[in-house]
Amino acid sequence: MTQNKRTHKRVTIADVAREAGLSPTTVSHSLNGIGQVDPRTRQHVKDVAARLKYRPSVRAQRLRTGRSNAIALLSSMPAAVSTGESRLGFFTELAMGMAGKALLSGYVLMLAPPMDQCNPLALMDIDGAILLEPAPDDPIAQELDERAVPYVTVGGEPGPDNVDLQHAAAADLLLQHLLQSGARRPGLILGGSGRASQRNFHERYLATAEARGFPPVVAFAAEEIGAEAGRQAAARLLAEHPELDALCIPIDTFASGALRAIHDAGRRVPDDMLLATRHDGVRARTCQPPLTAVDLHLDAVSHVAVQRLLRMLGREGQDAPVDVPTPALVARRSTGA
Amino acid sequence: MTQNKRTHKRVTIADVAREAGLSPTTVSHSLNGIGQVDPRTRQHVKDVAARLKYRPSVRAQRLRTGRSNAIALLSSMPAAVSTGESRLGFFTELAMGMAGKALLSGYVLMLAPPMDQCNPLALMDIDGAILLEPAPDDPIAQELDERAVPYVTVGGEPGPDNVDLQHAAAADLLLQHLLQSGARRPGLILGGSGRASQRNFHERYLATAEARGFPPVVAFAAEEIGAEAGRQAAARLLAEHPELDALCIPIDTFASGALRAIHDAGRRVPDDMLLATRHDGVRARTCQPPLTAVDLHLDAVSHVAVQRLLRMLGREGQDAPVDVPTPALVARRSTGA
DNA sequence: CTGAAAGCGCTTACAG
DNA sequence: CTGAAAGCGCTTACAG
Repeated sequence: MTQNKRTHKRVTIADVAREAGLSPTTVSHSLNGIGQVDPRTRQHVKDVAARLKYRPSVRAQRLRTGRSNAIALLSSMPAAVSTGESRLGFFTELAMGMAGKALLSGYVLMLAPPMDQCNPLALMDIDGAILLEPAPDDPIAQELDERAVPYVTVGGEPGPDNVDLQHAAAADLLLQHLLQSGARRPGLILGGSGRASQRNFHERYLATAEARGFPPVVAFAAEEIGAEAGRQAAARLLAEHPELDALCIPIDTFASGALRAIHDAGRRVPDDMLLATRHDGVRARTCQPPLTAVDLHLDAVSHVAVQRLLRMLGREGQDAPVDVPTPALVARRSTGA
Repeated sequence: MTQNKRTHKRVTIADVAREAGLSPTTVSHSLNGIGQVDPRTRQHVKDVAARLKYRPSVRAQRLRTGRSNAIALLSSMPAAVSTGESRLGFFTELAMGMAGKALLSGYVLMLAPPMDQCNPLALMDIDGAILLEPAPDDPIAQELDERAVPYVTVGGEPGPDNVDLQHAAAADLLLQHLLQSGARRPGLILGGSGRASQRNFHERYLATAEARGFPPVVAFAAEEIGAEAGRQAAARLLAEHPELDALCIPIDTFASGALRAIHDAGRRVPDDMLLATRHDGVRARTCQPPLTAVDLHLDAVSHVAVQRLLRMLGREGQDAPVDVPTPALVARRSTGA
């Protein structure tokens, strides 16, 4: 009776119906716990289905119901930047968090690493999407609109369908902390991608410089290169501006490279130079000395993003709406803590 | 003429056929570049489809063709271990690599973070799967078998459908390197999950101890806890075995914790104690001093895993089969490099 | 409480 | 070169 795998024909709802002496309708109702079915009939159907090892076809369910119970995580960053060392931790931490949250609501997560060549959207059967740090006039956002795929953004332009990453608040937190820790001439090193995060840090930095009366010193580094780009940018800054006594470097990979440049220049953290980064991830914790950073509550961010998207899809969450807490400073040795 | 989004009815192949004055068959053939269609007809169909913004329904295609062009990355680790700090980098590095490779062949990747509660397989419409480090008699492997889902394993039991992670070779590489770097009494700290990786390191360590005539000293730490577990295990080992002059710690998170324990014990790396870990990831590179590690060629591993799975699915790769290179030692300051 | 029938939107033999 | 029809495997009004 054992079917050869090559000959293996799928067990369908019709097979179960035939075997149970009932109609597909009743089988469907029984298995899905809907409609009015005699309890004994229902149990009988379940027994037969189990005996035949019946597994409903997700494909057919999706076509018929019009829902796929799948969502995608998309990023519009150029592939080199997004999968580059400097952002991998950020992206994947959100991805894992979202995959977990989604699953708890019966949704699976598709991963669409940014590929410059092919278009993942044409291959994906999804009900909605989460778009990470979209640019203004983002091409992926446009295509989602064209396809009428509902989506929320994370770290995008403010709005009801955006989950704020609170970059400005994080920037203020770090800059104030540096100044309170004794910095008089803090410098800034940014990535070149021009996303909201970088823009916000830039703005807040300039505003703080003006308010506190120190001359702004800003350098840019290429995000796709990683630590070495950060090292070079920091080396340049140290050479040209020996008066700097602190560096705010939102991208942790750059901060780790800068640490080396500072060391190479014969200066020490935190004695001669304070250093702070944004994302409190593996890097910030592992660096020597460990880096002062900001807890952005990425787990809460993924939770909120998924929850808001599901709400948009009509899956009114029975669970209470979650809020993303205000970013919290994590003071470490790199700023004298 | 603009459709309200709430009223928005999907444009189907029938709509295109009607508008073009042709049959669905011809539209399908034209758009998919198959069959015998008059070139002008074909172009006309394409024009009409573009004008109507027709997007084929992936759902319907999947049901009809029996293929979903989707694969899943599964892990059977308990959730706490697999998403725990100590393995996150490993899992996500493979995931991103696979997602990219798959996309190049027209496949999308579903992420199934290990959830103890729900069963992602029932929700996923996939043609095949990649199972990460399965245990013997792995429940997920069993369910894949039951559902007749083709799959390859990564770092599982040796066999044609397994992509070897070459743990034994990596272990030998590290142990030989430690001994050559002057270690006389190397100790070992392992995770408690009992996976092939840990078993292999244990075996090779014991064999090396016997061959070289040093007494084996092994400690275990809980993988779901992370760096702190590594620190405690190392602290214990240092206290009980002050004669140890090197530590081999395959899990990088533990190694980073051990670094702190060594420091707290008033000893220095590499002067008083050599230290080496396995995965050459962010941690190994960021630690101070940077850790000697092994390049496992995870990018090649993901490539091979995807390629082998697609071959299994009958997608004979036109691209040449890739091989996973032998693990390569990356000597760093933690062993005196 | 149960069932016959339609239909989700495609692709694929098959006929012309 | 083109088209009518079947069918992938479900769910859902609707009728009884």
